[in-house]
Amino acid sequence: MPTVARTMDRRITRSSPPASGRQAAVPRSDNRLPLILDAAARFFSEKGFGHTSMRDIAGMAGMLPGSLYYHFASKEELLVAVYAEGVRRIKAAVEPVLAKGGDPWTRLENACAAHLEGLLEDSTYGQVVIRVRPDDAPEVAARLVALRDEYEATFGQAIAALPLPPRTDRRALKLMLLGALNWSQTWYRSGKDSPQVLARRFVRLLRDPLDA
Amino acid sequence: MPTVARTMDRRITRSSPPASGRQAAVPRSDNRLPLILDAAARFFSEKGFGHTSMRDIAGMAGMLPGSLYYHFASKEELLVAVYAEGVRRIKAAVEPVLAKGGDPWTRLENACAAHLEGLLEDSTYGQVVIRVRPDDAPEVAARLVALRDEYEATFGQAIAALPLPPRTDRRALKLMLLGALNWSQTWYRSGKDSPQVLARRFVRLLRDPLDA
DNA sequence: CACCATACCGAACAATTGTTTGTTTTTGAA
DNA sequence: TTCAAAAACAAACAATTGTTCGGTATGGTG
Repeated sequence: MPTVARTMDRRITRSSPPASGRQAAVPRSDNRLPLILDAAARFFSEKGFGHTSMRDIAGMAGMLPGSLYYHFASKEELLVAVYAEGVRRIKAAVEPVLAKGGDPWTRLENACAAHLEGLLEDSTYGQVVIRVRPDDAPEVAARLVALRDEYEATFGQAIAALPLPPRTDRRALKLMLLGALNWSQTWYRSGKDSPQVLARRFVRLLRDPLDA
Repeated sequence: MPTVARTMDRRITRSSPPASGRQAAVPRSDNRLPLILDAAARFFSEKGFGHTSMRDIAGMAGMLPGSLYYHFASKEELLVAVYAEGVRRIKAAVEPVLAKGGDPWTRLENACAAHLEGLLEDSTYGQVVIRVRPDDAPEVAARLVALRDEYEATFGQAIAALPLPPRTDRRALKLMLLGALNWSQTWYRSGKDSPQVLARRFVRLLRDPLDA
């Protein structure tokens, strides 16, 4: 955190361009903001937040480091934008599954598969949500946590719909399953078991009795 | 990674002092190496590897930044040392549980509890093993992974001993359970449910059938 | 007591970092 | 065609980073 003086009234949040005056603030068609987000997502997901520099991102987007600050007030704000998009995409993959009818257990399994695809294969955005810990960006940590919670609530619906024995701890079940899924980013190797297969295995382990 | 020139023959690994000559290389009683490790473990576990500086560590150990390089050839080598100690401690907590006789399910539950205590409450060393991803230190990533695997093998014994229905995927079971446990570092808040309670809940969810 | 390796100090270096600021180019609407 | 807003450039700044290196005190061994 260089340049010591942060003027008090400084606009710390700027998820969209200034819009300082009263004008319409209409964006231009050659806006490279999507490029920036894509580049940031790619780097954050592969090298993590700390080991990614603004120069890395700018380079991949074909522009200069300082130019990023037209779109984002800080590196951490850029992370928030990527994070939000990541959550949006995972939700977009899981929600249609929940909307469908059918067996609740099957719905849960499909939701897990969609979740896994988001973290493992499909989207670099989704990988960022799991890879980057909120603590890595202290200034915006609270907002990152809020974004995660927002999704976890969605996932919780799949569990709330299950027909479970009375006195089952659904909260523990949610934490356990989500933890197992998210941690898979650590050991998953592309090309071996697919997300669908893994989801099936995990759900089966919960569903079937393991006692002999 | 400053100072561009890394001489070819440079000793990249030095987990213990030089021992350059032929002498006994006997350590001195005022050796502050344990202080360094403690400080490093504390910072790595709280701020992560990337956001911890050698000055942070040296400061807490009451010495100057450069002095750390008498004990470790690099920041990454320091991490390896902390990591190794973390694995050692978790293993030391889990192994006696496995050695005891009794019901395999109870042993698993106790192993999980010991594991959780290592990641959540007891030891900053143990927290580092889970918090810091091998990728964060590319130069030594392979060794960190090896250390993790070494422990996971230990944990696997608890699962191998379970009397399970035939055709049960023990590997998936291990990955699922370990993932759920490790991810708890994300949501765990001290003072609420204890590691023992959490371990009991998780194992119960696996053991009992959830189907109605 | 003499001696040597151990352990640390003190001070710097070179690189990289996130960020700022003034200026220039480009777009789209009037 | 004019012109203000949008978007990016160009160049730097200040701070922090991991690391190096010659010197120095100190503890243990003979």
